[in-house]
Amino acid sequence: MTTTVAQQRLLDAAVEAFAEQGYHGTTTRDIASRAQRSPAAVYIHHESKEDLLFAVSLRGHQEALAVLESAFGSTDDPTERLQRMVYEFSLWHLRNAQVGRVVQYELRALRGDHREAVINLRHRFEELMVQALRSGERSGAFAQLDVGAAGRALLSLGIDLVRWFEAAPGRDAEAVARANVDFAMRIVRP
Amino acid sequence: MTTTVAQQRLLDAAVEAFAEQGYHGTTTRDIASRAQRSPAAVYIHHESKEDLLFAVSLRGHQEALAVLESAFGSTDDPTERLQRMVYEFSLWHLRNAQVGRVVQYELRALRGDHREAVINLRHRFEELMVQALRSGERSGAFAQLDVGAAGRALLSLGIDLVRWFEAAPGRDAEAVARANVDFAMRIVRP
DNA sequence: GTCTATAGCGGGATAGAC
DNA sequence: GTCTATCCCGCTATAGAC
Repeated sequence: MTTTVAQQRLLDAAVEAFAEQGYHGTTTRDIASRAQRSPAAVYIHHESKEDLLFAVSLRGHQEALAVLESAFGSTDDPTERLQRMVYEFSLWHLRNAQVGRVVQYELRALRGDHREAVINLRHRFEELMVQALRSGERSGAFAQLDVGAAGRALLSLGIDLVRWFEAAPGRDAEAVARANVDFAMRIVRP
Repeated sequence: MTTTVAQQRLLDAAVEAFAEQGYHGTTTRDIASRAQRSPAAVYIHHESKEDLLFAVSLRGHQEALAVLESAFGSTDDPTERLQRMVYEFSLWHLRNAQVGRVVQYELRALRGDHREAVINLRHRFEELMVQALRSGERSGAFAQLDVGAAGRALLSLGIDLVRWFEAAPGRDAEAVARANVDFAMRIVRP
């Protein structure tokens, strides 16, 4: 199950096009042309345009989730853990703003099973944040919080980066991620 | 310049359709049908589909901006002021999640002058937040912050509500807005 | 100001050669 | 696996009657 060059080019082209123009604003001809392939080439590896979006969206969700899971599991110290989670989650959205925009903005375009599969993955992001916040509460490192609301707020700080970061040239991604860590710590401190 | 019933119905229908399906995913036939009009009726009050999006987007931006300006001007006390700004800005996005989603997600679909006009309005949101944060810094009510980054973070807390709130039935809008005020105060406190 | 009817074209997807 | 050529549907927008 290796990914061929042609497959990868099509996926990359789709990410670029969907991020710039949205799913419905993108033609399969445009994707093919960005990948330097014929219009028919899109259908060699994907059943339909929607199927291609699913491939992009699923990979994006899995990648972002892997980053968050890895940060979650990297230490037992609640403060260190939450800092790493916010930092890595934010940085992923900064460094992968195009995929991130497709992941966040094009959910509606997914049909039936595809949408369900992705929504199921999305629950996991909140769960991880809530767990991280609870462990800090218990240890006394964090204040008593509405962990659901606080978890969503911390995710929002990361997710909403895809809205503006790409259009703000010259801004340093690491610095933005560190700022989010700072804000997160301020939110949870007792 | 009164808005006729037919005009309002078309605008409402457009908001609903664009929010659910996105601009490019919506047909003018769908908008007409939701407004219980013929497909041609869309073109009586608007030159094109894009022109209709512009009408929706411009009104939405103006409304949200009016809410933020009003909160900004409602008091001189920095803490009270920032609380009102975050509360009202969050509440507007919660109570107008459909318009809010069009405003936030469909910017790309606006062409030329239309996009520029809206982007100009958007700068004002950040400016207001930065001003509010600066005055709190000066008075000693707030910590020394990167006011640009903090302003964007506070806006993110409000804006990202349109992504998930509508799909979370039974959740109380005022409570969510109050939670955002709480997080904002935690971020800025010395 | 609203309708019915339709022009005209762009886009998703496929056929069939190589 | 990739191409060229094309089907055919559905969409934006308009014409013209009322």
